[in-house]
Amino acid sequence: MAEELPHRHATLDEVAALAGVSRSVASRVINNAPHVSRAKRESVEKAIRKLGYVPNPKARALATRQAGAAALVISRDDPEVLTDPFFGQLIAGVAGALEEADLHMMLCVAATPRGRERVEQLVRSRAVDGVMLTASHEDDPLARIAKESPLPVVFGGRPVDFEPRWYVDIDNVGGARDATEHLLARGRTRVVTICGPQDTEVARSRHRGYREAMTLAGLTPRPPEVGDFSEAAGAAAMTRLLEAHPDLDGVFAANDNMAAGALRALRGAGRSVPEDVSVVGFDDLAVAQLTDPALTTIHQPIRDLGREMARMLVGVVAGRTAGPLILPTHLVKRSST
Amino acid sequence: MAEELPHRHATLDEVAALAGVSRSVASRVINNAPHVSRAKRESVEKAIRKLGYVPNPKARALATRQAGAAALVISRDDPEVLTDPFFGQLIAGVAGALEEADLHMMLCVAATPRGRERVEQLVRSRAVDGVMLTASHEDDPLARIAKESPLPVVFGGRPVDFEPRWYVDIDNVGGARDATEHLLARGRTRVVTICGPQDTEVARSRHRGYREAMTLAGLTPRPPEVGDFSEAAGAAAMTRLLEAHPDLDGVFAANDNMAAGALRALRGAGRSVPEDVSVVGFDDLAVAQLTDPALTTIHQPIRDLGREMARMLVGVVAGRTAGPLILPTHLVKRSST
DNA sequence: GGTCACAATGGAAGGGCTTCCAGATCCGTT
DNA sequence: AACGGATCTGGAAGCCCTTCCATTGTGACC
Repeated sequence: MAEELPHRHATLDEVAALAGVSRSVASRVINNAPHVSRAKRESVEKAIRKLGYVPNPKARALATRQAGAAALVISRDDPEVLTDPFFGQLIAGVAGALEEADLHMMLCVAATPRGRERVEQLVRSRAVDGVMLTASHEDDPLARIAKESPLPVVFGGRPVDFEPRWYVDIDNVGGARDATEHLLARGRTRVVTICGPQDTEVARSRHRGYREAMTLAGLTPRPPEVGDFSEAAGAAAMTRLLEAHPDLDGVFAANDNMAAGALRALRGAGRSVPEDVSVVGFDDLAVAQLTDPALTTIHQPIRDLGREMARMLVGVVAGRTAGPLILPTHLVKRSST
Repeated sequence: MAEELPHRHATLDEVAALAGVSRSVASRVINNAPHVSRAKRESVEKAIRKLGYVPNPKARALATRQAGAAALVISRDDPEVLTDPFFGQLIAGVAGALEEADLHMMLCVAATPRGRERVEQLVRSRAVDGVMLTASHEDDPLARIAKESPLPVVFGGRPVDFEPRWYVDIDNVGGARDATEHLLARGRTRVVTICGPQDTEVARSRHRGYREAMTLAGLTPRPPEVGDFSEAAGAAAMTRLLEAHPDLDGVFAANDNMAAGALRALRGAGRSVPEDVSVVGFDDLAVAQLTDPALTTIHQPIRDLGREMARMLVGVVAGRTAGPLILPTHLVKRSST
């Protein structure tokens, strides 16, 4: 019974006709709905096979008002973001969870004005059942649209300027606290930090974690130096810190790139790591394994982040309630501490 | 005239009613079609604004038989593939080109049987206007389905077992030839190669490029050693090559990972690079800049690959004809030659 | 044997849009 | 003033499915 793929699609009507039933019955068979006798069910199934019938998802979407798809929106001006392996892992997580729910994934890169407009259109036209919004920055117009839309929107990472109804985030505060406490546990007491840009929630949270750990240990947090998350900025910040605190013996950098820069600057200043100074990063990017010495850092479960975002969205779409979800991080001990 | 986003969507009928025209006219205005008087056009536009009307893409798709979307299918058993920065760049290229054509991107990861089934469903149900198929391996069932489908399918990379109607590929032969000729140009004459698995077109082509360059220079290509594209395999292959050809002075490895392994094996054998032996890789992955010495390699324009795949698909969907496209590579000179 | 509850069935009404087509309008020509 | 032609216009027929509802059929139970 090897069927050709017919160029013209069979319709449900044709299936029903061939099976000698009404379209309603055929539809019920397709959707595995009750109220179909065993005999008719089989006869419809046979007709489906014979005609190579595949339901038309557009017609179905129109009738059910469900798109059968969710959008993953990457909202960032820089089209290069995707090069970051972060997104590969995030996408992998999202893909897996959407597959479980049998939803398709629409991937939207909102890097240009045109791209952002398209996303807005997508949301307003309800071409998808829900949206996962990530990499959103402060004053992101998409965040506003998403916030106002009746469509379920799950945020990846808590936005800096409001608390969305649904979001999944990494435990930045806890991770930073762990990192700092790790430094303290190794006997470091003059611990400083290199922060990220203060208009990002990530940077703020990680800074908060540092302060909490210091205060908890009865130490006074030292004023941070700020960088833009780049290696160069990390090196520059480290240099400034060495001037301000020549006695420092521990550094918590808000991400691995800056930590790598800090290592470079420390070496340049003649301090040896981890003998004189211990350094901890955050993110556990590939670079963390390639620095010399290899970087102790906070690993974040990016793939889980994607998975949980998708699961949360699926839940909300299905009418289940859900609250924010914060995923735990863990420290990866390498040679820089 | 700040409109609320109404929870219930306005329909074209309502727009038409408000504007005092028929639905046909309203539709023509939406689609920028001719045969609408200036007055009615404006009145419809006003109604659209007033109602905050956004066309329902599902209804439109049903009526036009166009999905307004293309699928990028990543067909690989390993769900980890996405972690490879390769895909980030590919996706970025595809996203940009689809945006130009105002098509949405459906991203399908066909890593599990379930995933593959979903892709098949997608293709057969014509839920998208076309497909870009990448990372497809030999005997990939999806490749077969794609081949038989009436839907336009653009392959990323030429499959090993047949020549698809539409595909975009990197010039693997030319790149490998350039790599080998670069070695020869630097005075190396006893040049060997480390191949990839011979069931991939990439590996075959790169091996062919090596042989062509050797033959063209009047030299006899030496029998290759084969690895699975991993660093460890590269090191092992290099060790075997050193035994078989103790006099070798140049190595072309079919990818950077294996080249990195080769460098390690060479150092282990006491040969210095590039003094005793020159090494060239292929891919220009991040690792190429991190090896010691930094690796001379063939850069491939992955983002362009994505862009051109999408453009080709858009063209085919629009009814334009197109043939295969081979993108040029270029050699990046570093310290290993 | 008569009721009742419930399963099975098919007709019909949508869901919201595009597009064909026939008829109405308008213009410039002769 | 009549006419050919192009330009508008709206009615209606799709596109293909889901789902409500009224109708019919079935078995259980008293």
